[in-house]
Amino acid sequence: MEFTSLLTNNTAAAASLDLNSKPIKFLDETPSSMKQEVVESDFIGFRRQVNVKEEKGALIEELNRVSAENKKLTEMLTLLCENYNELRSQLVVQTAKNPPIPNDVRKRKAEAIINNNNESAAANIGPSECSSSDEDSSSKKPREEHIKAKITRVYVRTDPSDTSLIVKDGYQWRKYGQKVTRDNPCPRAYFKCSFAPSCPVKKKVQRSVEDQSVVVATYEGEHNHPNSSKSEIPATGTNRTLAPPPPCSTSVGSSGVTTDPTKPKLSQEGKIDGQELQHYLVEQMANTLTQDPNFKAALAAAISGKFLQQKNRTEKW
DNA sequence: CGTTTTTGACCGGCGC
DNA sequence: GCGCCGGTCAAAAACG
Repeated sequence: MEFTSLLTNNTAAAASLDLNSKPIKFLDETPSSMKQEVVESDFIGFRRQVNVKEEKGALIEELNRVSAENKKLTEMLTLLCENYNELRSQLVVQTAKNPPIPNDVRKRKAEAIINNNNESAAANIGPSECSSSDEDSSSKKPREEHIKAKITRVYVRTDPSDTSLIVKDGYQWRKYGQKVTRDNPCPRAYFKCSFAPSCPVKKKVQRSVEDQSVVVATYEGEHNHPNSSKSEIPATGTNRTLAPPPPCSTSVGSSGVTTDPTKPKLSQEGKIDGQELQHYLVEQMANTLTQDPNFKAALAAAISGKFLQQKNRTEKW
């Protein structure tokens, strides 16, 4: 995530809140014209002049206050962005170091060993890769199949109201089971690749415990056939935006574009993800700010200050 | 009518 | 050995 672009946006937004620059300038310009007007007035007008001066002083004071507040808010926003960026980078580092937490506690021990062995491999996937890939040493079936099934996890953000555990990735899948696991109230769906009967790839899809809007798809094995269809490209209607990286994820989620679980994500996806992530973060930032009563109050004060200036201006003309 | 989905039953691994 | 739990099977239902 490029912090600079985000910061640029935010500072631009903060700058747009700087409602005082113009009014100050405006006020600085007004005294000469006002003085002329006052000089031409009679004795009764002199009292009005005193009142206007007092009002002007109060407004300038208010403007200074709002300006200082605005500056403070800008600094806070910058600090917030910096903190966010720092935390995010730390998260990426941590998730790269620590393997994902498997669902099954018992398998955790076994997988921990595997993941430790594949730590470097998983770290090499790249920042835009939303999956953690490792090789299952087939501890469950030590018999004939010593196929080192590649396990890939893909995180997809979907509409929380969308209860169907469908992750469109360009392949045809046949659902062969569904189970409610102990550590997650959301059911886990089991899929097999139905494009080729001999294709050993299986897929497990389950909603994330932490974020119900995030669907976790776990792929096992490698397709022994090309991508089945292009019609499987996800519908644009579903909200397949970027998932904020779940704790167990090494990176952000899939954009929902055709996803080959056996291959690393295309680099162009990373570009798309970056933009979407930026959008997402900006939205999050905006939500956070709009939900902050202090920010609202400051914004209201700034806007009212602006209106006061405007009103003052129109009255003088 | 063929394909896909649903869902309860069953199996096997693992911990106690 | 028993019970728990994840994964799979397969018959029935749903769908196009």
